[in-house]
Amino acid sequence: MGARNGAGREVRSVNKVAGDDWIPAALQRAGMKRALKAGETLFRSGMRTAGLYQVAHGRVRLARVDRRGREAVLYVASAGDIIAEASLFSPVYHCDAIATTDATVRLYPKAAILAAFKRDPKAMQAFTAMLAHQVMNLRARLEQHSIHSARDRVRHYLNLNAGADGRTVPLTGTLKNLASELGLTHEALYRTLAAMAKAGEIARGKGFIRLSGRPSL
Amino acid sequence: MGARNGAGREVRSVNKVAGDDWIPAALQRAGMKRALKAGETLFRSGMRTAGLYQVAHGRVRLARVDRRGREAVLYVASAGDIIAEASLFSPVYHCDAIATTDATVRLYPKAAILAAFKRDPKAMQAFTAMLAHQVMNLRARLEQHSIHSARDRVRHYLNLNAGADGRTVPLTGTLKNLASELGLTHEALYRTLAAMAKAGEIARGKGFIRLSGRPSL
DNA sequence: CGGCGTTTTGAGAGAGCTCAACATCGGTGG
DNA sequence: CCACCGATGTTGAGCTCTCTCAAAACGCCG
Repeated sequence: MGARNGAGREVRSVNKVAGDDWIPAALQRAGMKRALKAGETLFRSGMRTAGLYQVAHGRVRLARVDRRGREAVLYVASAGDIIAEASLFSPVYHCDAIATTDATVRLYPKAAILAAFKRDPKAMQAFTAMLAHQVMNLRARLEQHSIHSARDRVRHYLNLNAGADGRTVPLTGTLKNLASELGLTHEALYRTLAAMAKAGEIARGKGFIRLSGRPSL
Repeated sequence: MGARNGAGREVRSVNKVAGDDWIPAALQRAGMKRALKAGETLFRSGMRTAGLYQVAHGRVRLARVDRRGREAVLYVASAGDIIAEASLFSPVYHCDAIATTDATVRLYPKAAILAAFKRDPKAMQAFTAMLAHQVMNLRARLEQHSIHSARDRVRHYLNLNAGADGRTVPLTGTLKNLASELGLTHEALYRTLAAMAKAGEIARGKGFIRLSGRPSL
């Protein structure tokens, strides 16, 4: 989990959908950076919504705390992730956001965003489209997690993420990263990949995996 | 997986976010029903997008087919679910939609929706807000699936879905349904609930579960 | 009452998790 | 240049936990 990367370099989650394309240029400049120490609170449930955040580096977890004081994690956001999208349409936050590691986030103020959307409907459309893609992507990942066999789960991932040639899958992060995205331990993933490679089902390369089944059969 | 429902009666997924509130009244009327036989195709990857669909009853699966002809399921939609939201912003579909059971869907034509959004920005905002909530909800479920212990996963679910009193969790569907949403077999869920009840952690009632831990501790 | 699906309990086996040790790679500093 | 260090990558062995298969009780509806 707490996977800081080797040299502090941050790698985007493998399946990240949110490009920054949806952010109107005017907003880019309105984004205000804020640094968080590990354990520091970004916002709490019930606080007035300031806007939505984008994690620049580090990890921020969204959680809800029940009355027994136990914390239920809703989501762990890492570099590139947008959190509190729904805050645009709500007066208060509905969960807590706490930095899990030292982190920096960029705040896009609600008022600025909504104003930009009003000025430029295209911007809102881009935002909506981005959300729609995220929904798709998240659904796919959820479906993935319902597959119990590690091998089938990896197959599912590879098939969905094959590049244009239908055979080559780029690996954008570390395998450990991929493992946690797939909901597997890294050991299980290593073993599965090794087995698939030995069986000739895949070929592994630096930064990619190639499906070796005949593509047109 | 293929959890068909008992008597053909359809139960909405427990965690369904999509109310119909986002649908402008004018659109409600524009919705065109279509009946599908089990196995029938609603749309295929590459087809021009007609609009988005809402499943009225039955099940429709979204899948992508790789070049080896194998199908990778992206999502299984059931009553109430909206599919192909992203089609609003794309000229062609990017996956196949096939009825898994006999089903009926309602088509909301793209042009009508976009027109409604242009006429009434509030409508688009409602749609966007709905998507944002779905993203939140899906992320939470994804997090849930990353918990390996059945008991902890159930706890997570109960904590997140506790009602206003923080203790009572309504059960909207069957337990079997809940099991598949949690990514557990129904047997595992039954056993886990039984164990938790025996341990005094929860009390079970008809249509609800009550967390029996002292709420303020 | 009889059929059907859900709910429940049992027993067994397999798969992934856990713990552990080691290899590898890239960056750092003496 | 090489030793060191931290993190990733890899492999091994045992164990727990869930899944699978099976069977039975319960509840609902015609």
